[in-house]
Amino acid sequence: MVENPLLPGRKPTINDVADAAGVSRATASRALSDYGRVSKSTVDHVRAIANQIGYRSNDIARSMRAGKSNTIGLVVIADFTNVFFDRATKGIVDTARSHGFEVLISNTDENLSVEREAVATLLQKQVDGLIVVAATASVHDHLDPKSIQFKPLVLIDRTVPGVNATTITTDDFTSCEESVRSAFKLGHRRMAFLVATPNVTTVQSVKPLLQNSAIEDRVNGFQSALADSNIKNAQWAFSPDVPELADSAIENFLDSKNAPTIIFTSNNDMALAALRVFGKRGLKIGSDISLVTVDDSQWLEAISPGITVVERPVDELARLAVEKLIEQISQPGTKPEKIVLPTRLISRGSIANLKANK
Amino acid sequence: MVENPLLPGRKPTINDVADAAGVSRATASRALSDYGRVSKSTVDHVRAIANQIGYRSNDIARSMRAGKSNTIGLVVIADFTNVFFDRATKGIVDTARSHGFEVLISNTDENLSVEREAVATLLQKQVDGLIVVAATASVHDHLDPKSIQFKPLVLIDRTVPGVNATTITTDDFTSCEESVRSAFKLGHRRMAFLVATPNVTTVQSVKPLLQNSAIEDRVNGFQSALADSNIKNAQWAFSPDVPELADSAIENFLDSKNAPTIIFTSNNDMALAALRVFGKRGLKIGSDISLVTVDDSQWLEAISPGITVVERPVDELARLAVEKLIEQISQPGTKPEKIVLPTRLISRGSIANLKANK
DNA sequence: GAGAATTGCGAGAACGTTCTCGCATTTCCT
DNA sequence: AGGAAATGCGAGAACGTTCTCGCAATTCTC
Repeated sequence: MVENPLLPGRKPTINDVADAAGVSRATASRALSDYGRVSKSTVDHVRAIANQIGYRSNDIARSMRAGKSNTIGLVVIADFTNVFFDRATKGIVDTARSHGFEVLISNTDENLSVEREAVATLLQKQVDGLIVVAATASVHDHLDPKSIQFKPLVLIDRTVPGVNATTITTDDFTSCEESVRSAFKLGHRRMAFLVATPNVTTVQSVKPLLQNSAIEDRVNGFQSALADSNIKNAQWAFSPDVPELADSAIENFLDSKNAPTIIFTSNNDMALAALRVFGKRGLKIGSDISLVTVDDSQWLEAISPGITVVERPVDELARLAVEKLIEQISQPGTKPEKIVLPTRLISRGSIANLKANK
Repeated sequence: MVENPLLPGRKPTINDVADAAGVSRATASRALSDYGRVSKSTVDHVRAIANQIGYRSNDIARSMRAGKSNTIGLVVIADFTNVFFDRATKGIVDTARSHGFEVLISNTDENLSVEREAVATLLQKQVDGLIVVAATASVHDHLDPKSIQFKPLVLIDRTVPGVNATTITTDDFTSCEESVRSAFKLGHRRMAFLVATPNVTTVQSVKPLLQNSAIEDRVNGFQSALADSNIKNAQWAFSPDVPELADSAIENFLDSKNAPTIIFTSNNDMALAALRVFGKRGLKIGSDISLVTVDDSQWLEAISPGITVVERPVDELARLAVEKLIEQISQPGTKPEKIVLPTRLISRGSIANLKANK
C-alpha cells in the first residue's frame, strides 16, 4: 500500500489539515465549512493546504456531531417487473441527490414483517426521514410517530388510514372509470378484470379485502363505470402476482361461456399474463381481443398495436415525495398533506372497435 | 411531541440503558453487543432494560468508532429503460442487505464528471467499498487505489484497462457471434446492426472508438461471425441512446437499396426503436423482418412472436459483485479476479426462416 | 487617545459508540 | 489453605467533526 508521504498510515483528518496549516482544529473547521469568524487569508491558506494533502471531510463524523445524516430511507416493494416502483425509486434517488440527500433503499416483498425490520434498520442508520410504500392498510403501529422516533414520513402510492403523514397517491379511480367507458363506447359489453392482489394465495373471483388503496381505487373505478353502463355480468379475477396463476386466470376468462371481448389488467405483470395467453392462442390484440392496463412503459407503446394504458405520473410522484419529505425535515412544524396526482388514459390500438366491425 | 416518559427529550442512548440497568456504559455495551466478559445474568438484565426503554443502537456512532460503515457504494448508469442496470441494482441491494450491508446508489448518465463526483461523495460517506459501472475505458485516475483511499473496488459490466480491480463481465462475444450464425443458418444474408453508443452525438455508420468493453464485445462477436460466414455488406449504425436518432437509423436500414432481412440491436432501447418503426410500417416480425437483441426482459417473451435475445446473467453478476466486494472488505489482502460469466442465446420466433419460405 | 466594539483564533466539550486497561472479587489447583 | 488464574466490571480514551466560550489583538467612536 502506497501512502501519502505527508501523513503516513491513514486518511488525513481535519487535525492534519490544522497542523499542516499551523492553525487550530477549530479554525481549520471554520475555514473549510465557511462559518464563524475567520480571516479571508486564513480561509485561503487552509483550503490550499487541505487540497494539497487531499483532505476530504468525514461525513459520518459530521453526521454524528450534527445529529443529521442527510440521508433518507426508502421502503418499497421489490418486484422484478413492476415498472412503477422501479421508476419511482430512480426518481426518488435522483431528486434526493439534487437536494444533497442520499437514499438508503430497502426492498420488502409486500411483506409486513420485512417492512417492520426495514424501518427499524433504517432508523438505526439514523435516516432523517422515511418514504414508505406500505404493504398493508390495516396495520401501522410501526409507522406511528413514536415508532419512527417522530421523524418525518411520506407515504406514496397507497394511503394507510390512521397514519397522519403526508401521502402522495394517484387518482387511479377516474382513469380506470374512463377506460371502461371508453371500451363501452367502442361497443364492448362483456368485460373481464384481472387484478393483482398481493395478500391472497389463490385466484379469487370475488373481491377479497384489499390491503392496498391504489388497487382498491382501480377496482372501484372499474365498478363505478360498470354500474353507470349497467353492465352486470363482468368477470373478475383477483390473483397473486404469480405468472402461472395470472395466466390461468386469463385462460379461464377466455374459456368461459360468455367470454369477454376485453380484458382490463391492474398492472404490468397482469398485462404480461394476458399477452402470453393471447400469443399462445393466436389471438390478435385490437381485433380478436382487447386489452387495457395500468402503468405505462416504453414497450407498451413500441409494440403493435400499442397497449391502451392508464398512465400514472410516477416521476412527479417521486419528486414530490422527496421534496415534501425534505420540507418536513428542514421545517419540523410542517403539516402533513394529502396529495392526489391526476392520471391519464392513453389510447393506443389495443381496444377493438366492435361497432365498426358490424 | 409525545416523549418517552422515562427519558424526556431525546432517543435513549447506551448511557440511558446503563443508568437504568445500574451498570457502567462499558458493561451495557458488552451485554448488548455480546463481546468481552459479562455474566449471563447481567446480559439478560441489560437487554431487558434496553427493550423496555426502546433502545436501538446508533449505527452512525458505531461506524465512527469502528471506522467501518457496513455500507457499499454503487455507481451505475441511470437509464430509464435499461433493464439490465435496473435488475443489477436490485440484485446488488438485495444481496448486500442479506450480508448486512446497505447500498448507497449514485446514478451517472455515462458522464465522467458525474462519475468522478459520485465516487468522491460516496467516499466522503465512508463507504467500505465501491461497485462501479465505468463510463469510459480510457480515463481512470479517479478509480486508482489512492483516489479511492485504497478501498476495495469491483467493476461490473465493463472492463477498464489499467485498473487492477475485480471485474465481473459477461461473455457477450460468444452469444452475439452465435446469434449471427443462427440467422445465417435460417437463410439471412443481408444483416444490419444498430449499436447504442453513448459517446457519440450523431448516428455513425462506421465504428467509432467505443469506450465500453461490453459493447465492443458485442460488435466484435457480430463481426467475427460475419467474417466466418463471408458476409461483407452488413450495414452498421452507431447511435446515441436517443429514441429519434435510433428510430431514424432503423428507417435508414429499411430504406436502403439492399435492405436487411434481419436487424440486430445491442440493447433494449435500440430494440424498442426497431419495434416502433416496424409497427409504423406494418412489418410483421418473424416474417417480413427479423429482430435479435441483447438483454432479456419479461415483455420480450410475452409478446408474439417473442423476441430472440442474448440473455446475460444479471442476477448472478449482481450477486457475485457484492460477494467479491465484501470478501475484499473483510479480507483486505484478497487478490482481484477477472470473472466472465456465460451468456445464452434464447431463440423465440423473431427470426424468420427464409429457407422454409422458398 | 481611552474605552467600547469587533475581529480572529485556540482550548475544550460534545455527539454515541467500542475497546483497552486495570482493579476487585471469585474460582481453581495442589 | 494459600497462591495463581479466571471472571466481572468500571474508568476513561478514542473515532472526526462542529460549536460554545473566552481571550487577545485590532479597529472603531466621540
